[in-house]
Amino acid sequence: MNLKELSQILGLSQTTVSRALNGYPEVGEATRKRVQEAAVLHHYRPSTRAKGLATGRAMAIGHVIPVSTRHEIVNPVFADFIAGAGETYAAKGYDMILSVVDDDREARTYRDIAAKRNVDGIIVHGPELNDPRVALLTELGLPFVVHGRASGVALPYSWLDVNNTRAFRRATDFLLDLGHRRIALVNGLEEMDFAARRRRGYEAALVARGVAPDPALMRSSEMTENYGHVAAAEMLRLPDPPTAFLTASMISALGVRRAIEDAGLKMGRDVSIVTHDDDLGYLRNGDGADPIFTATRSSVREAGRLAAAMLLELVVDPERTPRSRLMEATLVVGQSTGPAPQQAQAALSQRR
Amino acid sequence: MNLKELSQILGLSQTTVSRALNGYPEVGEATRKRVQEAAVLHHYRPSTRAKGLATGRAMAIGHVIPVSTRHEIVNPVFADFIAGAGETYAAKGYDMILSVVDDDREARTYRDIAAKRNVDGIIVHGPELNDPRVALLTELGLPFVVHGRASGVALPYSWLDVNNTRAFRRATDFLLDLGHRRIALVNGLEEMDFAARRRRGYEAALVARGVAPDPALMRSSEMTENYGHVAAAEMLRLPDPPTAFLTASMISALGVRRAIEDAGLKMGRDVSIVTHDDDLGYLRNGDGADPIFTATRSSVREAGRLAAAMLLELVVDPERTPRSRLMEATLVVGQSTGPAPQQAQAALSQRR
DNA sequence: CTTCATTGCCAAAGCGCTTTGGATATCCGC
DNA sequence: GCGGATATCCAAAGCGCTTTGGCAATGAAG
Repeated sequence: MNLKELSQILGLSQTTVSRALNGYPEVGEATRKRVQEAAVLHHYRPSTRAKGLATGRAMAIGHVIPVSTRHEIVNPVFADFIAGAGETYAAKGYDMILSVVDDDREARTYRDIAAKRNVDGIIVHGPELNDPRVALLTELGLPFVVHGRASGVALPYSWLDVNNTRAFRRATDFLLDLGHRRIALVNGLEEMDFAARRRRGYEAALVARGVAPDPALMRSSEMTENYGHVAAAEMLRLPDPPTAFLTASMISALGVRRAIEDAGLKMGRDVSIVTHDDDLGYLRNGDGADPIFTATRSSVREAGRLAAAMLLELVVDPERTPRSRLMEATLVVGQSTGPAPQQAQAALSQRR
Repeated sequence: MNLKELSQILGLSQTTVSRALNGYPEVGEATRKRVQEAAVLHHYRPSTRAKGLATGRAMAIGHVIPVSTRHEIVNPVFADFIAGAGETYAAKGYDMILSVVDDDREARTYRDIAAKRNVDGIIVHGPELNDPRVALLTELGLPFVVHGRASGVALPYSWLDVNNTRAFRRATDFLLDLGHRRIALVNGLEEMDFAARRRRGYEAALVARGVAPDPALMRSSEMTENYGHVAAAEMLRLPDPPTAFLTASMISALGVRRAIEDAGLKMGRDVSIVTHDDDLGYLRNGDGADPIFTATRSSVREAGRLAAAMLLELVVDPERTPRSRLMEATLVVGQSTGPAPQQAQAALSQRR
């Protein structure tokens, strides 16, 4: 069923039918109603391709997911982010086009996407420090929003990010307040902008309290369960082991917890953990009041919704100046943190 | 840069340029080369929309991800499956269009997709028992491949699935061989076809050995960490607790392990776990030789690659009869299983 | 009873590509 | 030197939609 057929059935011109369906004022209300009913009856939906050709709008947004052996495995946060973005797109009638791309061919992919003109805008995932994609996309003139930021990039661009620095600074402060001084950072890959920022927040908090950051207590890698386990196990074997861990994701936190228990210690009593929690659907940090992990929490699904909405605004009005949005993470206290053991003992001995 | 401009630059007709680029024989080799070079030089890529309109092919595949409050949260396996499928699409020049859809509007969504004609085929995710989508898509005449199967559907259709029944039967047999008799099943949602099959495999193995399945040892829910924890914790408090757990995913296995340790027991010695392992990128079951969990393993990423390839064959040749592919899971032995405690004791006493 | 907006509708052009159905030029054997 | 392949290239139609520019008919105003 296409426009031509539908208009023949109705005994109207294609013009009128098209206008009736698209809400233009120059068709009579009676006719409009008749047209709309016929459209529903015959399951008429305009062809995206033809509509796109005629209007110059693709009504689709592209997401380019970098994937390589080097890093950025298929990150579980993508699933939630995309689910959030998908909600926004669905509400506004946009499609979402996903490209999983080997990241050494990423530049070419963006060029191709721009030339093929099958998306109206792009969400950039996983920005790195000095990420070249910002300049590339600006040059290509394709509207885009970065999920995260690209430190070191001078050009103005639109982004939506969590305040990672502040979140990790607060988390570190929280541990310091509990008396911890040996605080380990089990970070994500520090080429990634978000991980670099988290480290900065962590270090700033330590320095502000006069605690020297110890390179032996900092790791950076892909955020897997196994990585958390290995990293924590190694650090716990140090002569002066950490009494607290700051981890970059729930998954690596699970690994850290396992290492703590393997060492015969108890999480929350002997060793504390604060993790970042993206509030993923399938990996909830406990249900409700008493979370398993003390965490800096920020919903990545909500981030997806908002980033998509920002991008659609940009698509509708390309003259608009770049927009940005900084989401704050909330620090929720769970069962994984407690006073530093030394301090607990000191408190005990004071009472005696 | 479009065809018209490019052909003007070259002093050729659009026809010739189009044919040269698409490999038709009726253009001279010299001209073809000249055209190809100019295309590269000017970054020419044909507009997907226009090409699609002219050819009637969208060069895109749709993935409809059901998402609702009821069930099927944004499942982490989607990310890996889609990454695999994306590889195939990229290699063949197809785009991937994702629709996240509230599942009470799913039928409507499929109808819309068919009417909008912006995909050449669809991958169906998360089939349930008697899934109505098979009939709907068959009626719509849209090529599709189901990831999984839909028990109870009589129509022929194309699918790719893991042999879940066999995998869980083997896993159960393995535990029975180790002397376990109280074997719990921490299953996924049993409306889902894969979960129903797993249960059947589990029950069949028990019955074949004369062990009566005990409803108190079977749970079914969304496969989260928390669910695994709660379910296992409850069962371990039973008067006659299980000595082994069969879980449906790595994530719920992590929860089960936590419950075991919370109870002061040791995994692999006091209580065994066998889990299904989708071989997800960010949740590896140990690196290399000695996996954490004994598991039935099958790569969902590979499934994505294969399902996509099957669908593309179907798209190219719609007359082709439905194809299917059953992948076998391998049973890998890790640190999470050991002989049933009673039997271990019996063995010890025999030695004395 | 004209005149002139206004309302309601339509024919046709155009979006960027593929493809049909020639047209022209070249080359072959006889 | 001629008919007929053969090799190259082209003009124009068509894919399904939107949108420009008109055209009748209607009703209000003069």
